[in-house]
Amino acid sequence: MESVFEIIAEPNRRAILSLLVSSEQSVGEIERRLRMPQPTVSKHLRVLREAGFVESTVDAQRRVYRLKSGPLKEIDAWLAQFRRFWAAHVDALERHLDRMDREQHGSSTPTKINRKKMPRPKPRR
Amino acid sequence: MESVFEIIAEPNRRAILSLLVSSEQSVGEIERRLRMPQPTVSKHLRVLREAGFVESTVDAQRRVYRLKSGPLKEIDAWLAQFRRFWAAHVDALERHLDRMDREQHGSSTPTKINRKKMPRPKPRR
DNA sequence: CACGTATATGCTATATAGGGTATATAAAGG
DNA sequence: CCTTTATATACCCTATATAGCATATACGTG
Repeated sequence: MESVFEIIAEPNRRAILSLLVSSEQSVGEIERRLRMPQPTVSKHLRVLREAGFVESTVDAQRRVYRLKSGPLKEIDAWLAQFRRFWAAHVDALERHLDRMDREQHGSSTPTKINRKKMPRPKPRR
Repeated sequence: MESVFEIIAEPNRRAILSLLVSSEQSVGEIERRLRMPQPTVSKHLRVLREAGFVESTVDAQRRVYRLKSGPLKEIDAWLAQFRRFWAAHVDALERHLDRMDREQHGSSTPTKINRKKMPRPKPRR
């Protein structure tokens, strides 16, 4: 469970992150707002903390958690390569290819394409 | 395994996506470039296809896979809320709080903070 | 110091994703 | 047709993340 992507794969954790984006919250507040059992909250917070998504400060018996930007920026950085992609393909080509037979068989079913005879698959070394 | 986040949690799948960002590839090409067993490639491609990350067209015996932007944009959209966050906190406050005792105990260990006596925890409802 | 509140942690059970291997399907070509 | 190439799938196995519950720890207060 090392990568940032595995961390945010969990719905409850994403919920916690989204909650913290507005302002810092104590465990109890998270517990009540998200209606999840306290041990669950604590465990997910632990994962988030160790991954650097959040940090906490102690205030009497309460632990107040707040967001940290590092790991989220990391995800953002990974996405960058794809932004370049969908910027290029301003969807012009995509639409062209899909449109003609969308719903016909969708894209979960491989799309049969008509092609000029292939140059016979070369034996691979 | 419904959410887009769970899909990209898998390292091999992220590798495939990153490979496809340059150009479309057949299963065999992916197999060789990423050095992973063919059934593994096919299985991950299936997951990616059903989640809408990629689409495929048939070309003789080959299946050519290419990237689709939808789900990636969805992730990007989720990240938006946090971009607003880390834009606000231009890290000014953050650095201030961390700096003083970074490495001291890191942020995986809750940071003890000095506080003026709290107004006594109100009984909850 | 006994008690209530707040949070963390230990333990067990369970589901499920992913790897490996073998095999099915399908298309081309001789 | 029989073989080769290309990809998909079925099956089994294992590892591990998460939920649920109980309990420990810690702090503050009367």
